[in-house]
Amino acid sequence: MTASRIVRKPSCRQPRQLRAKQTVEAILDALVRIVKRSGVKAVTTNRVAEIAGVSIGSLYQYFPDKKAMFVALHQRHIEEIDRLVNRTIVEHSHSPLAELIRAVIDAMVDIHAADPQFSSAIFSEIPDRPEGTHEFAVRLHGTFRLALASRAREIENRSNLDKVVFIVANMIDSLAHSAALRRPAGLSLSAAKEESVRAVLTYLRG
Amino acid sequence: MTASRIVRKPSCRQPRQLRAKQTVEAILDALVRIVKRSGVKAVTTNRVAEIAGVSIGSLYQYFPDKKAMFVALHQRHIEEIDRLVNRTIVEHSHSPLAELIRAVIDAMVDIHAADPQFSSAIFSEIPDRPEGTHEFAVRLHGTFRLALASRAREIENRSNLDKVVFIVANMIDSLAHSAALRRPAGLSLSAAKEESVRAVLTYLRG
Amino acid sequence: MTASRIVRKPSCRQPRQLRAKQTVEAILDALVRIVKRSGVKAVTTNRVAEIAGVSIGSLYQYFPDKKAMFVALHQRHIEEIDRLVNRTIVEHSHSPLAELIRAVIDAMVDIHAADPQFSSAIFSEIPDRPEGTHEFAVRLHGTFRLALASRAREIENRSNLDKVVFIVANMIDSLAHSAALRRPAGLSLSAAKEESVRAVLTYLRG
Amino acid sequence: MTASRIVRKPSCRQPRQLRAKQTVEAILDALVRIVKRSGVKAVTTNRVAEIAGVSIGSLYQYFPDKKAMFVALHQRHIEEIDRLVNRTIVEHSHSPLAELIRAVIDAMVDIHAADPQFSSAIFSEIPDRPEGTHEFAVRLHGTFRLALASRAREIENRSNLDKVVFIVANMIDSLAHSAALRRPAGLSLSAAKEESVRAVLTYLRG
DNA sequence: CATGAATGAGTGTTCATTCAT
DNA sequence: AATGAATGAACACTCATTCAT
Repeated sequence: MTASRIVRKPSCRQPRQLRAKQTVEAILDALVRIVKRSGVKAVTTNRVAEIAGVSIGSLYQYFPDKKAMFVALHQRHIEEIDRLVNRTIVEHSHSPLAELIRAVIDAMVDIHAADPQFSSAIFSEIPDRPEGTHEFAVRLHGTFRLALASRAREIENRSNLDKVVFIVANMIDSLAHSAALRRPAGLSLSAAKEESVRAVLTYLRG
Repeated sequence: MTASRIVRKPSCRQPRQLRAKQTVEAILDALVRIVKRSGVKAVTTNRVAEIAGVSIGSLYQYFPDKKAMFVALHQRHIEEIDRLVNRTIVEHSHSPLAELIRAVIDAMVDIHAADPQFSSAIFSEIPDRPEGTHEFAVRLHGTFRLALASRAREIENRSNLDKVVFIVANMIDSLAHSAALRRPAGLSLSAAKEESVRAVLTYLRG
Repeated sequence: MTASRIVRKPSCRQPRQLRAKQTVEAILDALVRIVKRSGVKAVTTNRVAEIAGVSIGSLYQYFPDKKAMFVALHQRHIEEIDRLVNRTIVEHSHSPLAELIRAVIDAMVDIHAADPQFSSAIFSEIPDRPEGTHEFAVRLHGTFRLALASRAREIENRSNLDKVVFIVANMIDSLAHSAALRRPAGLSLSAAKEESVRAVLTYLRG
Repeated sequence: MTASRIVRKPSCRQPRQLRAKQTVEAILDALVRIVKRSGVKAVTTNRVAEIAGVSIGSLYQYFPDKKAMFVALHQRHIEEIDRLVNRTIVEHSHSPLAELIRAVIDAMVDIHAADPQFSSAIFSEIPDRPEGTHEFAVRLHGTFRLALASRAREIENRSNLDKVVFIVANMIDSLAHSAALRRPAGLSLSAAKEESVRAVLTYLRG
């Protein structure tokens, strides 16, 4: 669970009770709101507490310091993406590979489009990667690995699934990101998505 | 030029003279040094000035505020990358496509490996993308466009070069970045690079 | 007793009072432990409660505020010292004066050596001396007065015992303190004690 | 000099210039004022700066943190006392020993009477004795040593001056302190001083 | 009576920026 | 132009105390 990884100091209690969990969520939501509305630089522990409707003291009961808030948010964010991708994969478990890829890219584009530079903003506050740094990569890799393994027949280079997963996970993440946020003028969103799908499929089919 | 885009206030003179340019470079070098050694959070205008061997007042003569320093550094960084990629392309203008791609990915990996998270760190300090936001994408796109145009014969989808450039630029940038920094345990650097090259070539050849 | 002055409601029964006394002692012990281990600055009402194994609410049941804790500790400390000195005096009621003085100074040195700056640390938290400020002086004065009165024959200035007690109490306290904690390099503990004894005796014998 | 020992951080400049020295003095004076008027607990870096008529930023230019302020004040205080005692000794270089002792005790009583618990208050803020901890003892010891050495003829135990200095310095300091602040009811100040002088002289004359 | 989550005023400290010299 | 002392708004974080349960 998100919350269970947050705590370090003994002075920061674990959110055992329902009420406590709600408080933690409220704090994270406030954090998201401020980041989206005014950017990371506008994040102040006091402001977060205020918008969360919590006293600053309570905030520090659950987060040992400012960074811990961002770490927790980062984890929550990753979990959301992973959940979404998983759902998409499950929903398309009987569709052709092409449609699966398209659906996943669609989902990823949606996420990035909803919060331009949100994820990178969060990430920028956690520079000295604590333990599960690659978290994101690792998680998604696992998820993609499962999806691709079940369709090995359709994949050229199936003998070396790890390499394939590395490439595909990266292509999907970065192409979706760029399609949503860094698309050059003159290239429509749907065209960008379509070509991304084509690129991934071409790669998979060798 | 780098410096020529920085200035806003009329009170901040253009670095017309050689000495001024050297000062600006010294400041930017100090900034790089601090970021690499201690992270973005350690960047202080006073510290930059000190390490640059300049008075804080002089620093403000050339940069209206802290952000301007990062914008300038960002531009210098982009220019360096672009220059490097261009050189690589020129050097391989007579090599087969595969070797060109390999050389470019090699170069990009080197850059990222030299300064883990350096570029993202810098970027995180310029959140509200001023004017030339896409700068990076745009620049590289142009460079890659030229390279690919000259080899249209070898490219499947040559009728729609813009799409191709979009995909290839993104693949190279993101795969190089991941190969250098986010590689999963068990995948060697050279293997990651090799598979990246294969992915790009497969895409180009349809 | 210490505890009996703190509590407001004297209208309770035996077992409760016993438990209350134990709680108060536990709190004071925790306070001592923190002061010795980490200094006065580390004393936090919450920390004291935690180490005492009591809820913060309970702590405030027995002590109206943080300062009250220190006042109580101060009193307990004085009582301990007084008890120790008294015991020493009783034990040496038949020894020569010189040995009595030596024994008292030994005892005082031991106390100070056991907890360097402990007493002054506690004292520093009670700046605006509440009621029994001179407590310490007064108590010890009384104790010393008794000891000296019973040996008036051996004292020069016996006609003015109050002055003598004032001087002797101060000499013993300060010399013991300095012998234990502020001894200059080159002066051994035993030498410092011996000379202190000599000083007091010389004074007493005129 | 006081100021020359203050600085540690490179970011805290030495007060080289006259203006800077005045600033440091102003800060220390403000600190004294607050301690005397409202106690150590009332000392706030911002308040000190305000009363000193300096910006908080300037305060931190000269003192790396709050404690450093107290260390500096402590040193200034010690130097003042030492200077006063020295002056007294010089002024009485031709008086009989008895008068010298009386004059020194008078001076010390005056100091303590002027600022009840001032010195202990300051000292309480510097618990983890940095290097020159014994400073006070050491300084006074030196001063007293000189005074006593020049009158060795009048001293019984002159063969072991170090022991004598240890005892005398402590007696004078503690007796003066107690005479001024902890005198029991019924003992006049002048009587306390007189008896203190007698005690010291008796000791010296063996 | 006991508990401990919640409070929030207040603290030490930083650092971008200005401006008199 | 160059300097660097001075500024002070703003921030992260603490902790004595309360009070609903």
